Amino acid sequence: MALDKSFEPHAVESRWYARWESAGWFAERADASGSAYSIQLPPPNVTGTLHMGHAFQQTLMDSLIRYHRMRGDNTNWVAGTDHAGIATQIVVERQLQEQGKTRHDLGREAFVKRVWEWKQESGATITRQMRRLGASCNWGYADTEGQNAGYFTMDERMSRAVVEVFVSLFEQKLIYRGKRLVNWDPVLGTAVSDLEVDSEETVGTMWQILYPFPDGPQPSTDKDGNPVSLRGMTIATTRPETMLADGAVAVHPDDDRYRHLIGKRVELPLCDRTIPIVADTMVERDFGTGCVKITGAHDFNDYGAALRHNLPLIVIFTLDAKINENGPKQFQGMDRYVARKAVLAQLERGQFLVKAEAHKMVVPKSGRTGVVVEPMLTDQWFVKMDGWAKSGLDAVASGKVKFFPEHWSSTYNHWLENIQDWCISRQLWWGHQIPAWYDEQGNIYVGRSESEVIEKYKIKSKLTRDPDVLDTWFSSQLVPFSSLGWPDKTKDLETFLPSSVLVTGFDIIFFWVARMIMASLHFTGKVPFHHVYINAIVRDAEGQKMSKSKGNTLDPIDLIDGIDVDALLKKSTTGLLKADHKAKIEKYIKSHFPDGIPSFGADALRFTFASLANFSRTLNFDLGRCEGYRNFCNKLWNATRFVLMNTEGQDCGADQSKPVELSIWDKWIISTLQRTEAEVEKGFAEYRFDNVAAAIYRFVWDEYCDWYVEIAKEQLAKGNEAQQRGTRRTLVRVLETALRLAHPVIPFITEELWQDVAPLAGKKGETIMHAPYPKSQPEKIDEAAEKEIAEVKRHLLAARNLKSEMKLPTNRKTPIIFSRTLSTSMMTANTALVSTSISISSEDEISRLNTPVGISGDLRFTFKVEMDVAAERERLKKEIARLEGEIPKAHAKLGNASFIDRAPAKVVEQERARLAGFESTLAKLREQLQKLAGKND
RNA sequence: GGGUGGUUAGCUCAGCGGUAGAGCACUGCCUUCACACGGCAGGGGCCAUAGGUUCGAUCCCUAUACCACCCA
Repeated sequence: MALDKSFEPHAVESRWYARWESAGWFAERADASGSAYSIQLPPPNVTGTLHMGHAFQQTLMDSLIRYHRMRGDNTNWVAGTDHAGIATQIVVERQLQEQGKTRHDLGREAFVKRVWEWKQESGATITRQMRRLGASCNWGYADTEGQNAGYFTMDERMSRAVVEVFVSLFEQKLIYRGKRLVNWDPVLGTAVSDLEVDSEETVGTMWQILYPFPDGPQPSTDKDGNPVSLRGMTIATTRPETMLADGAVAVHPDDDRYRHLIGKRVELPLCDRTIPIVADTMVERDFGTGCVKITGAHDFNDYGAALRHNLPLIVIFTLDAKINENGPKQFQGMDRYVARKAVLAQLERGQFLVKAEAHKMVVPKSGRTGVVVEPMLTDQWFVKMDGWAKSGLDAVASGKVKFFPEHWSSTYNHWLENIQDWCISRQLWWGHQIPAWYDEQGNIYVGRSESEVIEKYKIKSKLTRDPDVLDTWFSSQLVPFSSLGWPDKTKDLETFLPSSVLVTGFDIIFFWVARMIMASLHFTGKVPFHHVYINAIVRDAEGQKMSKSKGNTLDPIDLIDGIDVDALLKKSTTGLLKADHKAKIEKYIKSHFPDGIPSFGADALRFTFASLANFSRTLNFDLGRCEGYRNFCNKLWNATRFVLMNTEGQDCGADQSKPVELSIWDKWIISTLQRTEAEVEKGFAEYRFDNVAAAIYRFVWDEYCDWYVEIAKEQLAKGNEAQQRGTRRTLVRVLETALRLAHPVIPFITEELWQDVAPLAGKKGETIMHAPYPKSQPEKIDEAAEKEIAEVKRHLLAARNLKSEMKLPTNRKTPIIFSRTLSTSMMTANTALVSTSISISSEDEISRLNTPVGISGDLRFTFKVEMDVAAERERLKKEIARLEGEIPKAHAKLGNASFIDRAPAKVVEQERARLAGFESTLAKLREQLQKLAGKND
């Protein structure tokens, strides 16, 4: 088959993916031969579309899976999607909003039904996009929904595990229900966990408010100990509206200004009551006035203090953050920020407001809605974390779970060492409803179903199910074992748990990684995975975070398919939350992508990701790199084209009885291939995908294409039959191996090319996917050949360099004269790359010629052309100057007695050889310059 | 405030005790029969700063500065 002149990815990609998938080649092996190698895909949200972070981590996972599959392992890349409670509920609520409805108009049952419909329709988008990337997920595995998208965290099978876990944790008293202060999102109307709250630094106001003494001014001292008279206690707060719920004011027990006042009461302005002054060491004496209010029900720090001092917890907010009936009548029904203004105005009027100053502070915002989170005293379900945390810490400390890069384990440890109980209930409709029921007296019953509860507890009265659902992460944490069939004791649990490696972002180490480790240990006694590879965060080329409002996001599909600038503009500016971003985005796109994005193809995108996957925390995605690797794919394509042109239908040495002669160059490329294979293996073992990519790139381009293919042309043209056979065999076999070597990273192009190349190399097989992965064979490493070729390359580089310096066309071959006879390998290379004809002459004769002389080691050479004397003088002077700089450095080093004594003999010897080389070359160069001295230009 | 990572060529990053590297960008020459998504050659760096260890430091140690992120 004749290949196109350049690589056009599209046809190749769609054809091969469909073939791989329909052939069932992604599946695990039923016969379970080979050791198990499995990866759990971090299940993307059903609401999601593929972004650069996904594409990056999925490229790495797919490379690992393909690598291990080719090595003969029983691979299972378990995939699925996550029901993503809040995110999904928001998506469907927005759709309702467009129709002017809310979820309450539908009612819970109809709403949930609607979400399911949406999921069936749109939920597989991301899995379709993953296919474009070439991800060889085991789609049919655990595919209960029949969409070839793996499991769904709310499908029947996964839900069963969730209920089982909840019930058993409850029975083990590791889940409890209680009234606690939690982070409350007043817009969503639900509790959220600590992890879902982001702290944002803003400049707010610190107000000082006077709480007067009921019995008149009291004596005190100021900071410097001077006597003063106090009208009351002046507290400092950033949230004046919460004073309506104050239970006390607090001072530090050792604060001389206030110590004598502890135990007295003060009047709470605007409210018809007094509150006590208490002593608590949590108060910072130097901060503000050294006196704070205690609002137990609306502040996390105060909550602890209120419990310590037995203060009443007064709730003054409704669940949508309005003042409730516990607040003074005049403020009731006001939103918290409206109330703040009203309270301040009232305080001002009553002359209670002492001071207001700008104050840098941190505001907690809901990660989902961005609204300021309100600490709210509500009934919630919690998981006890202390015991789990210990087991999680042990798993990493003992090395059962290893982080790559290793330093992430400190982040993990730090969180687990300071963990709080996990609030798992959410006041939403979309999610796993908590399997708990209440009787009419409010007693709680937990069970697998209502009927189980009725039977077990012999309930007579009417039961009501807890309306809350579970935090999405509660089900996600079970994925490593629930996806394998738990709670049944399945064979897959034995085979694929623990999985081999988890590839994920650092942002979910707490949300997910840690919890999976703890939950797996608890329920299966096994860690969920052996390795955790924390991938870098993908940024734009300038290191900026990718965000839709900046317009610097890239869609992986656009990189694969290409997109023109108009379509890109349109796409980036539709559906914006803020219209004023539009101009900024347009500007960014017009300056960064004036011509849109060219189509690079999936392989080039994947190779780019791999080559950028070092151990640093961020990955700056550079289109230039992507273009470079597209070029690499084209190079590989054309090298194959060349090989096919020269081998198809010809004797490639398949017939063992015919003689085959391998040259030093043949042996060298085979040897170099072994080294590359070893490098690639090391790279995969260390998760250094950048090294894997670099090794492949260098081998294919720098060694095979730049040297071997050029030499092969010469060998094919001039060699005898056995030599030609040897060359063809080497060309084909090395290429075939290189294709297999590169397949895990660039699957499409390698499959396409392998189909043509493999038969010539005597390989059979339907797909490269199942061809064995190349393994370095040390016996094929030929150090003598490597050494010889390294020297030949040095000589040739010198010759080419001289040619270029002489301004001879570097591409045109020029007759050359060498000072001594040459090795065959040198002759071949020189004819292939530099010269039309080669003659051998003595050094003296060369020197007598009126031409620039090149020196490489002990070899001198010159081109048979007219010389430009002035240019040659310049060239020699420049080279002499370089050596004159190097020589004193080497002398100094060798003149240092300690260096000679202490440095390893090898290093000293090397340094001596270097110096000797410099000196002899310098002498020759000077001699040349000398000869030119008398000559006119 | 606590922690983690970073600072190497114009850009993005490797390297890591013993002659500073890659890709992209740049300069010159070249449409040659695999590839102009190409070939050949070249220019470009006091490896953040200051100390220390060492025969020798970009690399190890200690400070400092700056950048980024995480936690409170």
